[in-house]
Amino acid sequence: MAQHSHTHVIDEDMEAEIALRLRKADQRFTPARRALVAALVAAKGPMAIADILLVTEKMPQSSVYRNLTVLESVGVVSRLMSNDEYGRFELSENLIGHHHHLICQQCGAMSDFNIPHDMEQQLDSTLAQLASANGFTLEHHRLDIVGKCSACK
Amino acid sequence: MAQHSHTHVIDEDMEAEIALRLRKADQRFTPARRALVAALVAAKGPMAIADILLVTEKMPQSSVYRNLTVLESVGVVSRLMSNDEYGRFELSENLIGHHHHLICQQCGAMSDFNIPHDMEQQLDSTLAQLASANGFTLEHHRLDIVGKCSACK
DNA sequence: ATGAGTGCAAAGGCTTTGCATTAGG
DNA sequence: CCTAATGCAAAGCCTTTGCACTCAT
Repeated sequence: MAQHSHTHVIDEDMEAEIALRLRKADQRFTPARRALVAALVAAKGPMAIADILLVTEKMPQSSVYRNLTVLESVGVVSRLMSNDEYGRFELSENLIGHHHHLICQQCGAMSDFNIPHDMEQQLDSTLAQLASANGFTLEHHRLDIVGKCSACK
Repeated sequence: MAQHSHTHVIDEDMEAEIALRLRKADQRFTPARRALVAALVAAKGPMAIADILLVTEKMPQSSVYRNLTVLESVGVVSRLMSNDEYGRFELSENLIGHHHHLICQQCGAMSDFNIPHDMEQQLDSTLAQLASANGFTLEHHRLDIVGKCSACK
């Protein structure tokens, strides 16, 4: 499992793993997809489409959307929602590690953070019990801090 | 603070409190708004617009949207996002109490649950520290269980 | 009477899709 | 060659807005 920090580490292992997952689905690791992965690797949190378009200037919106959908379908990226209605994308947790998000309720931006291991484990076991008590099959949990980022306050 | 259970308790205090908040904003507690509040009170979790329209059959979509916006602006309801891109509405936590959500990743439905008080407090203090350590002003937190509801599995 | 509330329809804005063209294996 | 991938434009879909009408104070 990759270690998580403020920006993500792009290493050959990850590169190879991504290529493998695409290949398994008969998909290619094209320049456009590399650019998208690179953008997400460089980010310190999930990116909105608008953010991505700023970084991948030449790429048409439809290509961004379609390639992110492909990358999501092969488990390379995850699509998640912030407080606003725009979808955001990040590298899958199985590539960059489990983490949580700071959500700015003003601008909707998300950035990553971690909680202590012991609290994470305590949370996991408690939530597992609560899920089954509610007839729910737990897949994972989501813990966000909602507030104002330094830029917005 | 109201006690939270599977469905919410509609009592006169809450009724009066809602009326008060509307009045303060020069807004009226109209039949349409009462119907919306009633729908949310009866629900066991946040409702999507589609859900609300099923319950408030005669109400035009625009009235649903507009009245929910008003109710949100006076702090009676909260708008939040599930895993899908459709906004969901629930009564504000200051009316029904702090709680968390089970999110079905298949149908997007949300239902409420609670965690033990001591864990909640532990979480609160840890997140407060982490927020400030990240230059963030913590407003509140969000903890969801993501998985499959009994209907979808 | 005066401003809030309502209803219908049209407009917005993000996202998806169709289709013809290009390119990689 | 053959299928995936791309690009542009058009269509979709939830949500918001404009505007005239109604209603409560």
